[in-house]
Amino acid sequence: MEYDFRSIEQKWRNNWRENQTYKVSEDNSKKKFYVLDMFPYPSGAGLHVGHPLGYIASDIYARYMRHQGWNVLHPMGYDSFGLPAEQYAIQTGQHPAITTENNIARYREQLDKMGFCYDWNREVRTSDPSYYKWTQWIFKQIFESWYNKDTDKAEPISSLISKFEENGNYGVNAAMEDDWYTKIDKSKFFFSEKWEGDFSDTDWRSMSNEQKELILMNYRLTYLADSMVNWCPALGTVLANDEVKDGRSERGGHPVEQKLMRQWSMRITAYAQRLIDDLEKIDWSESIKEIQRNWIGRSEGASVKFMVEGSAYEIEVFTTRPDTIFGVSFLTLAPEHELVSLITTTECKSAVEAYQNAAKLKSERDRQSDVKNISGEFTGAYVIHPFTGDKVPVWIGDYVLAGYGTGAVMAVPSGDQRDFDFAKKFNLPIPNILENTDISEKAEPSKEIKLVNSSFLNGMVYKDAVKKVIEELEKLGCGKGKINYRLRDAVFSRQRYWGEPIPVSYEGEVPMVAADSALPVILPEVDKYLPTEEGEPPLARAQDWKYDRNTMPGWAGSSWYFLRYMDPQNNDAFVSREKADYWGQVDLYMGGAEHGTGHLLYSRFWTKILFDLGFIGFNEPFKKMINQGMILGRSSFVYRIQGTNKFVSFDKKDEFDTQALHADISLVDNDVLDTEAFKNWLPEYRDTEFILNEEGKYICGTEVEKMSKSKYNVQTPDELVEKFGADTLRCYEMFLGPVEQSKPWDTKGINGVHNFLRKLWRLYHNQANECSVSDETATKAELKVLHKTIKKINDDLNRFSWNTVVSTSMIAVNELTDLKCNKREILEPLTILISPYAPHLAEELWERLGMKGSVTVAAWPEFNASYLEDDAFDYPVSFNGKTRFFISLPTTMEKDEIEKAALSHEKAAQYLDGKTPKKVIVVPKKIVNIVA
RNA sequence: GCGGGCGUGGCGAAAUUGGUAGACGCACUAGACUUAGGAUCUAGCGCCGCGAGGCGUGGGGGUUCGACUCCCUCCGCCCGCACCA
Repeated sequence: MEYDFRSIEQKWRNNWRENQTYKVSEDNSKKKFYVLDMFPYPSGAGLHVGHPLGYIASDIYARYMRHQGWNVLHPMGYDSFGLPAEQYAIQTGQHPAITTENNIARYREQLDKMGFCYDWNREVRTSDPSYYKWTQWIFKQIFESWYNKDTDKAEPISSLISKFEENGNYGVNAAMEDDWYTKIDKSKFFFSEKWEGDFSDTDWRSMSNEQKELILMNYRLTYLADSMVNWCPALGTVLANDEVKDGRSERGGHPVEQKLMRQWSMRITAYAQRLIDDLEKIDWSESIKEIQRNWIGRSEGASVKFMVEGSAYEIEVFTTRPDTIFGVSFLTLAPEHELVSLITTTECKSAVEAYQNAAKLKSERDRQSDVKNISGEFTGAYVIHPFTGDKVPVWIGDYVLAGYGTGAVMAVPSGDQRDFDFAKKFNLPIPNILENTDISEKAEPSKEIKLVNSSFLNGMVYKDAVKKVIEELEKLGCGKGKINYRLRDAVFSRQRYWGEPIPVSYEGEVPMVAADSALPVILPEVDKYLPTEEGEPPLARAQDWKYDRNTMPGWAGSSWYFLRYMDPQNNDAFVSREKADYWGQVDLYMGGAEHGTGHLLYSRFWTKILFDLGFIGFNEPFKKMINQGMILGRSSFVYRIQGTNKFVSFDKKDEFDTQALHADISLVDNDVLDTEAFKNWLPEYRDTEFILNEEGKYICGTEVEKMSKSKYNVQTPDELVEKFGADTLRCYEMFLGPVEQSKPWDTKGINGVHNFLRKLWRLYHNQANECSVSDETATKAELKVLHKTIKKINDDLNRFSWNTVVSTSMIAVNELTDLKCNKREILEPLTILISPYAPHLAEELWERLGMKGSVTVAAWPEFNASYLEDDAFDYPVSFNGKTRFFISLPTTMEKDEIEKAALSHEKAAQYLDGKTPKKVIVVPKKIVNIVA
């Protein structure tokens, strides 16, 4: 009888469930630690071996911290609203709630098999009404807030209304929609008795309710507005910027087009600066911080207004190089820019409209791939240069993006390559404003060159010129310093069924948010999950539906779920302030880096709002994050000889003209194909013939690819758990390499890890499989193994290096086997040390040793350095009485051996003084330190 | 183009503060054992060389007594962003 993982794991799973071993509660006498995994979307395919990688690592860490005496919150749940369940519903008519329920059951089964120590009492599901009630409630709070730029935080809308009642909006410094499509310059729109300018409107108090609401809509942190959105016709919904990759939808890869639609948006732009600044406060990888910084895209510069000649219109541009303003030779507007139709002269009208239409027809993707093709059209209009008074022609061109800055640029061909190319193509002037610089071939963007032909900026370089020119622009009132962000407000409406209803009804144009008592607004039943014939979203099919017909995006529920785990059953609040204060930030967040611009940004955003409004006491959700790498599949290939049903082994395939086809990896063992199983796999292969190699085997070719059903390379954890046990799988996944790294899945090494666990088992059991632990006192050598292991495992876990933790355990077990050590004194602590990777096994052994109580509350063994005292690894080597270098040697070496080793460094020492040292003195480091 | 990361045996990798490079595991080789197991045990396993010895962490250079580690440069790979004004 050997290590019987099946019965051990079964037994402990039941034990944990019956005893609620992993249930946690708030306990003020203990320090808290919050370990969280990104919760999964329960897809129909179930878990593959890539999913658990991060779960295993965080589970190990959670156990470790629990052993160390921390009160550890380690929950799991499901991000259960989403597209696949809805698409499945459209195809089959099955309600997405049922699909989701089934998938969750499957996930749960798989997760349980792997022995995770989650507190399932705290499970959350975003699609559960008791959960999305609070998603809707948070939406309400955001709706009832505005962003005060003076206090630099969100405040309840009531504080804004008091300001309005007092002074109107004069002097109100709020974050507002910065969207040129609407073309309302809100900085000039005032309703106040104190305002004496031209645009004064009526007094706040005398306005109708509807008027008030429409004004407030411009201030709310979530607002309804006509915005240019990514419309995906194939999916029938709008998408947020982060859901679009290369002009196609991230899910499904369907084309996406730009469309003006009335939509809910979240004013994330108000938080742009804080989202950048607070990255400094969190322990995330540099790469993911950088992804967020790029996405927010802060750039410093100036906005400059150009008056259109002979009209009252003015064109505002954003530039990062206001210092080059004397090099402007034309302006370019995005073809969609609203002013285009208003300023274009009659002679140019038809050409400009043709260009606009052509641009409209181009998809975002075509436009991007057409980058090298310079195109544009003259509008016939001119603007006046604010300093020189020169006439500057206004062009349109699709190299100017509608969605960035103001959708208009001042073109400086001498300094910007795109402007240069445009000028060359259309024969526009290229004035040189750079001292001693040849710009006949290309633009020169350097900031170090002195300016010439630039009036009051002559002789200055960028750094000084920018300050000066902004000063002058402000004096003239036609420009100012400005920080521009690439980040856009986040579109919040989705024309879909399987999501949270937006708890808003309408009275005319005015949105009325539902009362708290009306929450949750339950997702209604519909006859079909498709849009109506009129193109209305699926919710329009619901009977007597009086709310908004859109639903919330997938990221709504996932932006705050980590808070709900703290207080999952609370019916009076999304989380009580007390519990939120106790558990606080997530101390360790484990998940994929692919959410860099989505979930991770939106959760930070919502956390900051909830912090500003005083619901929670921290403004960053995830203190430390580790991004596990993707586990790639290792596909197997068979080689069919063209036009036949003969398949040739990989090592002989070059003798034939072959076609590579995927073979299911379950038919392949160590790259050898089970030919009989292959014949029975798919009907088309029934009559296959094989050309085998010399050894009579059919060898498959391999390739590393993303795991996918169509490539037949998906490895489910279930099969491996069945074959080797959960502990082996867990250890093996950790042993594959650094958790952050992407790596191909390869089961070749799994035996080694399995054997390690068997070896551990044998330390406790004799050949008859009887527990055979002795109470003899451990020897010094044995204690040394133990304490070296404790130290190393502590160190490795504290630097989140799970793979070396497993290695260290293997070394320890090897050494104890060599010492034939089965002393209780050693094995008990060793068991706890190894338990993070082999929980079931450790606990089984623990019980067989007759220990009382639960392992999860047992203390992690203390490291005792005294056992390593004479095991000083670093010996300084002295020549001529001077310490020259250190060598690391094991203490088991005799003194003359050490000297011999040191002497081998003589050559190195020769470089020091040019001569061979006479004497080598070797002393332990510690003594040297004391002398010094 | 910009930004981030990486490059070590046949393979996955380790080396934590600049100090014995390749721990641990896989694969492989030879042997032992056996109630034949996906078992265990012993020995070997970076490259060249019979050997002494020499070489070796992508290439080249530098700092240092000493470099996988720090600096410069080139090459290669991965990831993110990209007509962002």
